[in-house]
Amino acid sequence: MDAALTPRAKDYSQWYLDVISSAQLADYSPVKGSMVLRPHGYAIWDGMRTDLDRRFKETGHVNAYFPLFIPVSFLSKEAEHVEGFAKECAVVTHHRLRAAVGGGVEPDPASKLEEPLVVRPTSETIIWHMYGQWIQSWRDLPILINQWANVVRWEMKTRPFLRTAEFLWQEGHTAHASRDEAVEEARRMLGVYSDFAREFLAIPVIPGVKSASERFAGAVDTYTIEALMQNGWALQAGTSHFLGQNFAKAFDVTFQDADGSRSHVWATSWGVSTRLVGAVIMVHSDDTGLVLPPTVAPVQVVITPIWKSDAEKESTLAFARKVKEALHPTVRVVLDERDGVKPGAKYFEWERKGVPLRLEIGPRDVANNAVFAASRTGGKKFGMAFEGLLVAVQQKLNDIQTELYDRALARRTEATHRISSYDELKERIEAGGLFLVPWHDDADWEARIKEETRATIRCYPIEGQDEAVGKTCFASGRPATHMAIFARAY
RNA sequence: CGGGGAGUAGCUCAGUCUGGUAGAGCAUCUGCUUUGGGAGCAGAGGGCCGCAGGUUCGAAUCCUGUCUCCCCGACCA
Repeated sequence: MDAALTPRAKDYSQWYLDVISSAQLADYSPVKGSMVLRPHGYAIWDGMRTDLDRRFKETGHVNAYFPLFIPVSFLSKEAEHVEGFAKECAVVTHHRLRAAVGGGVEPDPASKLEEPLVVRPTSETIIWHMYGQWIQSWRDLPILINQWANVVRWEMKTRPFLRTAEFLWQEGHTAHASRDEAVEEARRMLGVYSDFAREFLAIPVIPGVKSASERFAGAVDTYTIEALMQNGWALQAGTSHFLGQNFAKAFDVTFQDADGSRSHVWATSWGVSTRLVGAVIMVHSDDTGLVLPPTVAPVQVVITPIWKSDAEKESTLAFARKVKEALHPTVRVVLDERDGVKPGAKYFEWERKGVPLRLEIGPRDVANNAVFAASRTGGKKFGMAFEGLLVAVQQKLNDIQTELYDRALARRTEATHRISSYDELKERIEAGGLFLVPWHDDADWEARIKEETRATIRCYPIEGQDEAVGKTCFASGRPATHMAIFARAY
């Protein structure tokens, strides 16, 4: 992949696809909507998973694994849930192939399943079936389980990382003795996601509550973190649901309390997916290619040696290896020793792959006992002494991390508009951005606005709801019940 | 699932209208020369023209079906 990328300003969607292919993050598979995660793309997800898993453990959760196949009858037990997922379920109907008449193979009619199996679009049903067997007493609660898994939702329109038929995610499923405890859990995990987005992904997010029409099928309340992409569209980066007693009732999961009374169990579920990789791409990258925050980057520092003669090659490589040793393993560092690839070509290649910091080492640097550095975030190249290099590199990586977050936050601040009339939304929505408005909660108005502007309520932000008091709805003119953020979204 | 565009070498595409031996550039491999921002020369390898039918003496080219990708909508994380 040598050609320059499509610039963001020319075609944002194409730019996004160009970044992915030129950084070798993912590739298309023969099956529509299915995506191959290539090593560099998978490594990014792997890093996220490691960090998230630590945060889940720190908040008292344990991992488990529930099966891929779910009896189709389970999906129908919770009415809203089946309504939400029925249209996008892959269904397994046979368990065997046979040779077909015209060659090839076909499902063997004799192997038709009594009851078809659904490939999980999410695991609430199978998990609550099992919880029903595990929970009898208040002493069995809470259950705080997370699982790392793949799920399948048969999407019509797909986009790498952002929406694919199969994707990787984690889903936490917790069971509690009281409503308050479950709500607190759902809110706590929303906080974990917010912290993770800010600290690890360098993405500022807005924690909020979904409106009824954007809520997860089967939830009482859906919490979300919303992020802003560079084209002015919003992206739901994670969700946490307070499920009330809906699944406990559907699967008849009750417990006996300390006072001898019997009641249904309270539930939450929460998840983030490989969609986060798409969020990182869209928030940080530029027209040169992928840009990764150092925390996320599988390779944080690349060393590119430069030489002319064989003698120079020897001394340069020797010093470059010494530099690598000084950084490894504290810093994830790669030394690009390839011969026959000119330094400039290496620069472009590693820039496309999003490596935050590059150290160039040529004869001059060997003589100076120093390296010449370039940050992926731009700016002039600068020298770094070999003495104290590890600390200086770590500091520089921290600076890059901060710089990326600050840039993203500045872009969001710039693109957040407080407006007070519907006309203004209609005028300005095409340019993108987040529109913060006083709002009277009303599904019909919401549908109308979506129809007319393609903007949806991303959330009712948790912070600043009191601003709505005394204001009138920007659309209907009735007394405002919420502050709402409208935006176009992926 | 509707409207539009596209599938020919690893990649970007020409060739299709008007049927007649499969092409270019880049990439790859080998060798030599190179190396502080995308190297040069010489040679070599590589394609069931997305897939399946049909028309024809003959199909990348015409017809039918189908799959996949991209864009714009409807639906969803």
